[in-house]
Amino acid sequence: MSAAIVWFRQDLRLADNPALARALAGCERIVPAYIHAPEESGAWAPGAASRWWLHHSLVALDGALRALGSRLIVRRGPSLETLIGLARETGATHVFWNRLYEPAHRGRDQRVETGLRAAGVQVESANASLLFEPQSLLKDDGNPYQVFTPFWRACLRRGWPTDPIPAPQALPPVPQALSSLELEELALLPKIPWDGGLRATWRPGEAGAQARLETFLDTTLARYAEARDRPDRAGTSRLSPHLHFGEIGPRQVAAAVERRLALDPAPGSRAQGESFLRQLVWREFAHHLLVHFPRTPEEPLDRRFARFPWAERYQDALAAWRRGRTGVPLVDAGMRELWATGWMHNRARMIVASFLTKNLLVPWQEGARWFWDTLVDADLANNTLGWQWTAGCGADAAPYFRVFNPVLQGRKFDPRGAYLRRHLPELAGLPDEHIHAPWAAPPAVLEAAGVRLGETYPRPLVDLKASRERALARFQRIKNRLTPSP
DNA sequence: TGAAATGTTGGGGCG
DNA sequence: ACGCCCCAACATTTC
Repeated sequence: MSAAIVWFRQDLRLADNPALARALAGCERIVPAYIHAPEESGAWAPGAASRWWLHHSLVALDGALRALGSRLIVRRGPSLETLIGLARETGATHVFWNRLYEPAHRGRDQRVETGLRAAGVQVESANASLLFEPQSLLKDDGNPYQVFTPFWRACLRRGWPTDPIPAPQALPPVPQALSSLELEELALLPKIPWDGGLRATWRPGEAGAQARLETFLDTTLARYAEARDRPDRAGTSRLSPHLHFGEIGPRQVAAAVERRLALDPAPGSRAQGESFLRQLVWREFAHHLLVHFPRTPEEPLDRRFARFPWAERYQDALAAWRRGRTGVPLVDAGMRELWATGWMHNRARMIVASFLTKNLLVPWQEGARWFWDTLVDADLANNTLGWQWTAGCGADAAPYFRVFNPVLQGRKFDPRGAYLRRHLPELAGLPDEHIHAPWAAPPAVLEAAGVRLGETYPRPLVDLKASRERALARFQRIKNRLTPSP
């Protein structure tokens, strides 16, 4: 009677979980395990918001396992030694897992695989978190795609993987005697209770992910293409943290969208669905790029940017940005949404990132690190792609001269200022036409709204026009430096 | 998945 | 009626 360990990591679900399915198909006894070893993630161990999510997601996974007659065994320590120990305790002959794509995890998993084999344990890994394996989706010349549109077309040509694996109906029990830590012992939850906003916003776990997907399909998909750019509306899927922790997989999401489109013959619904699937493929693109360019979390893909003249002293500006005190309302609203909920609308992410790297000239790595600590959906591939894209140094990046103007972006995508008022109560009394640029409002308007610049709300840290021109001039320097003179 | 500067066009006011 | 100018609206170019 054979036993298998299913090693859960960022695949915290029972449905469409190929490692679990393979274990069930081949072995009679199953030991679901989670091993806490943050030091094995190197510099990119989960941040505080991610740890909050992880705790609740593991609680949910344990509950789902118990409902099927099993439970989650939680251990702490080096993964290899812990797995070998667990195999000895349980008589497991196999370990199954779903692959990870972060550089530190790939190296670690390789060493674990070698070590387990040497210890006489069989290993099998599977793909749960991507639509396509990175090595299987390359250009005709064998090199990775670095431009999104051809990558997207290649995905369309290949077609979405079909038929996600159903969740098991029952699981074999885990021996009573097998010891497990309490999840609280991992100390993932914050010591001071700053997580009220997260709690009010999110429902971590597989059931929460499925509920979110259903809500999205029912209420949001039909107008996704237009509404997704509006931070004042609930126009996005909000699936990102669920996808990051693998509470739902991209195959399930794509299949559910396709099913919904097949049921909805309304003209234009295909375009709406495609607009959303494009975003899912951006996630895919980011993961493939991280596999092919594993140093990009730290270093610009475009080597010219290694010598970019960032600001020499930027600690004060960075601190103001982090706390949502830059004096530019759309930037501050985004940063405060992040702090309060662990999430930020994607358009706001682009705008705050553009402001940090271009208007304030702070290195993109500083912004990436803050996002890493504060986002519940912090994902090394997506975070790296997003920051390098905005800074202009990544794959298929925004051209360096593309500087977002937070005032114009606000008037376009938050015309009534609803997003600003939600996150900046001190500006809520300003009329729509002045709320995006309070520094330009007539004194009487400020007075009437109870806004005193420099007291109740900061004056802007930089002048938008002047700082934009300064950024363009600096980008010109690195551009010139590498362009051979005529 | 920009913004600003510059160029072009065409309607209307006016002599 | 006609040419001229102004300038908003739109298009193109440049950063």
